[in-house]
Amino acid sequence: MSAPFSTATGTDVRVRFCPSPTGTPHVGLIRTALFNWAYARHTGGKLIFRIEDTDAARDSEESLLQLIDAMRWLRIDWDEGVEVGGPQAPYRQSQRGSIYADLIGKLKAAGHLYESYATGEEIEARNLAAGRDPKQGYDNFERDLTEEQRLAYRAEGREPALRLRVPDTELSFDDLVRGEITFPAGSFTDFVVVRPNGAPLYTFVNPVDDALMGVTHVLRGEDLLSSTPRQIALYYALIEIGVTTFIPRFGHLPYVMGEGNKKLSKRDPESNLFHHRDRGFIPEGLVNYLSLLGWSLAHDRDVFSIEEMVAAFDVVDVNPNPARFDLKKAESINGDHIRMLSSNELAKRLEPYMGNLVASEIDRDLLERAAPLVQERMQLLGEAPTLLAFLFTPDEDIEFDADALPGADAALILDAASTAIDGLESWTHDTIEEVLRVVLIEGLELKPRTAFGALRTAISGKRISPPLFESMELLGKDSTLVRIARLRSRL
RNA sequence: GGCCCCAUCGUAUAGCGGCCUAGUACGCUGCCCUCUCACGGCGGUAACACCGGUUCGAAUCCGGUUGGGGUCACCA
Repeated sequence: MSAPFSTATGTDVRVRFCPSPTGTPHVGLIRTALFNWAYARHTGGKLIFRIEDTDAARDSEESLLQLIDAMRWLRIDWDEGVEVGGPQAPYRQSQRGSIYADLIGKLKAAGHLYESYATGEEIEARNLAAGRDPKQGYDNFERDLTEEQRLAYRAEGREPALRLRVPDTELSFDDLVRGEITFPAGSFTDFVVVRPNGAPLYTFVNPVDDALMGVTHVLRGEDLLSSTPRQIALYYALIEIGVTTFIPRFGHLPYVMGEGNKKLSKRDPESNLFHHRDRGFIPEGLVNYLSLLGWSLAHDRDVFSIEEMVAAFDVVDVNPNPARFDLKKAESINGDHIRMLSSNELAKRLEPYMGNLVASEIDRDLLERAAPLVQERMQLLGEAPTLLAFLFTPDEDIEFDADALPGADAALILDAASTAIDGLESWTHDTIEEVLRVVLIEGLELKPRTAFGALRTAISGKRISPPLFESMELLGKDSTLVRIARLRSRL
């Protein structure tokens, strides 16, 4: 059977992202959104954002909001769909009932759909009785039920589900990422598309909406690969009743794996997109990393902008094998992107992560001046509070970490430094460094590491801190002296 | 079990018959820079699952084996 697959290219491309709002956004799901978006933007086509909320028991409004939040955060925009509308509105399947009812009627009248009364147990029993594997599934035995048989079932109080009559031939399609795939005749059977209560299932509404919305390229997770022949079968039926004229091209994206050899599970915190945002991933970094899961820009570059990705992206370049989510690499790339931010921009992004450390206009100003000090010391914005807290803490509240406490000989260092600093006219990191080097390194012949280590503890309370002299400059002379005196009194 | 997909350093990938004694990045690691930590620079570590075949020549093409994954729902 030859299939009229879409030949759309360039601005005729129409892709879609159609999640079910169940639970918090998963990185694999978002990677799918990203690839669809990148393909649309690369080709100049359109991205449709549709919500598949046909499972009232599992769907939630909160999840929908989170999905939208995730898209906006990552700057994945869409041309038609929820919130923005479009010619095929509404874009939530829970609001498209009458559209489906109409099509169900037409498909049934044309003989593509038929009534099925069998329960799961009965189907399994049939397989067993016929000596087949009980897991083999439905064997299409109700295709030609007589009127009497139907009446008999109804007399038992049973209501029928509706199944699609699939072709008895093999079905092939040319997958955009995997190439030619053929399913032999008999490897897919008539499947339920409408529940006995009349509610259509995903297996029905997904291809139907794709057809109605003119989707030309279906880029989705590998888990849907096996259901593709059934969807193509539905397309044949839709084409025959005049709903559409073509079948979309399919591209099945590889899984995003977690540790070991299993899919990144929803239970795993690393699967949660917002977990990464909370820890301080920036959109540029996360998008960059996510795009590397199954795709690459060039053989020698893996840090790039979203614009560069869009310019280069094509689904046919996507790698078919599963990719492991490597947090270390993700963080490294995020760090690179943090370094590419302007310091003002960094300060702005840092603020939400500073908690109540930054509360006033003065604090904000200080944060802006401190941002360059930590820019190359972070992979995640969430690391900032630990690094910078001492700048926003009153002198008397600085606590000295045990592992940062200098030896008793530090008294000499602190006293000398205090005197030297006290006499300083000009307060910049250069003048501070100059005088301290003269007094401590040349004068007392101390090792820089020793001399400055004690001062580091005095002003930050820690063994590790942003650059010392810059920190002192930000703190101011008074505060610096107070902190040195405080540590001195502890020795 | 039937059907389908997948197979290059620990990880992500480059490679689409000769440029491969297999490149890059993360990780790990040595050195340098250095007031700590970073950043940066220079090195090191480590892979074509296996067996056949095609070919003058295979990581690349074909077949098989093995291993992994998915799917066979009135979930999506």
